[in-house]
Amino acid sequence: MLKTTTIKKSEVTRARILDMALDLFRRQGFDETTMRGIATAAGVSLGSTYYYFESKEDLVMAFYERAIEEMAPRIEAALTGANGFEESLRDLMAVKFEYFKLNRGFLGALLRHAADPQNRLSPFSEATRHIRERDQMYFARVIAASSEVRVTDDLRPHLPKLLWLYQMGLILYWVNDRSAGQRQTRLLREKTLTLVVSLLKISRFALLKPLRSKIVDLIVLAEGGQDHDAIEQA
Amino acid sequence: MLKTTTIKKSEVTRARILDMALDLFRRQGFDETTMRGIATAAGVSLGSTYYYFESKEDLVMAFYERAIEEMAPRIEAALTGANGFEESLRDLMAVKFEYFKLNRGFLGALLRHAADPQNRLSPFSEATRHIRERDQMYFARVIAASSEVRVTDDLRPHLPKLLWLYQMGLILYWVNDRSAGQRQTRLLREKTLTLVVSLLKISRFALLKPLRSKIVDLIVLAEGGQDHDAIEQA
DNA sequence: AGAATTATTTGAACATGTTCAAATAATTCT
DNA sequence: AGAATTATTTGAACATGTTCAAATAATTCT
Repeated sequence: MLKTTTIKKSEVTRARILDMALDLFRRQGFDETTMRGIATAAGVSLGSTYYYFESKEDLVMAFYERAIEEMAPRIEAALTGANGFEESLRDLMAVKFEYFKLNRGFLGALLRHAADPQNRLSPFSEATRHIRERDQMYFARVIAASSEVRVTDDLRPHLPKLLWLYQMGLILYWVNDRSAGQRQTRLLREKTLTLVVSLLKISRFALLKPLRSKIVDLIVLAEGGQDHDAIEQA
Repeated sequence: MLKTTTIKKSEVTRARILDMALDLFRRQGFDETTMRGIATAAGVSLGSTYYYFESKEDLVMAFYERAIEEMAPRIEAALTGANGFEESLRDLMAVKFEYFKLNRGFLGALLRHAADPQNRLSPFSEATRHIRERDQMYFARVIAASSEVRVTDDLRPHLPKLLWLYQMGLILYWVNDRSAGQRQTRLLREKTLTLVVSLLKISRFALLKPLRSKIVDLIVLAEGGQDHDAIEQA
């Protein structure tokens, strides 16, 4: 019992630090929030903050982790509730936009590192691989469940990654979208979704076989580089 | 004469600081190079470094400026020497890869901010707008000079931006490409170039009109957001 | 229970980008 | 030329992320 109490206590402290950190990040932005400010808000010393979180970035990773946990049931509900490929895809992505709505500014502060796979916070980093792969599985499920949109065998294995990439593009556009209420992104989401579905539908046409093959080759080539890196690094 | 001497002296100092900075950036990386190290290498005080350059980032901006100046004549030569659309495009991009070859690691340190248009160093920032636009003009010239690849009126005005974006994608892939000698990027460059040219050629087909229209709409929408931002900011 | 070990907390110290007031050097004005 | 102004240089000081040794608290071992 003593043990559990202690573990609980430190977990409470950890959670308090994280909560305060996220609150400050949201309210005053990532850069404007100092580790000292977080420590003070959480009622601990600066050193304690570093005892629980390796770095400021680490607090963000914890936010990511929390986000995927909290979104999981909502995504399940969305996938269950939606009818057809397009709607499933739309609803799946809508969960993310909805969830991150309150953290949009803060999310933007993180995604500025998106183009740097070396940065832990990048959605393309090794550190976020498990999140990325978990997320791509949702897309795989949407594809697997669909009877209308059936793509050819050569393209199918790449589709989850491609759709995830498409989603990342939208999110990246969104966090940087300064139009009122992000209506620009709203429009883009709707229009690109239609286009993506159309493209997938026509991707089966025999006439497009040569083009499709070239594209698949490119995907393999581009991904190959990434995978190769990962293997080299490991 | 006194005036010119003085101006020269300060310009020499400025150049020395920049040279030392770039040298250190290349040799030990951007993050590993300190402003104090730069000052010492240049034989001035820390304060002087800040007298000439607003910030560490500013040194990078100066590198960009120098790069476009030095690449300009090489690009002219490439555009003059190349035959046809594909070759012009290939050679135009080759100048950049060739020029940045020695600075690849360092360039990577800058392009990690690529996804953040708020960051001055991002190729999408306000601060780099003039560089971006100047670069896009080269693409416009390639397009204008081509008689083989003629795209429809609706697409044409967007082509310089699109091709520039394509180039940025390749460069971004390149700086993060850890394959030996970046052969991965080498392959991607060749294969995507062929594909791009093919796509542009078939983009004229009447059958593809509806699809093309949708895509152009999307481009306008996505760009519209950017332009709107720029106007709001100004 | 008391010793040994492990977990947690603390604040000082460090590294580094940046700012700033003061000093010095150069230039311009009269 | 000498005063006034402007340009350049300097190093101390600051802010902030991070490290670290020492202190304290909790837990485990015997």
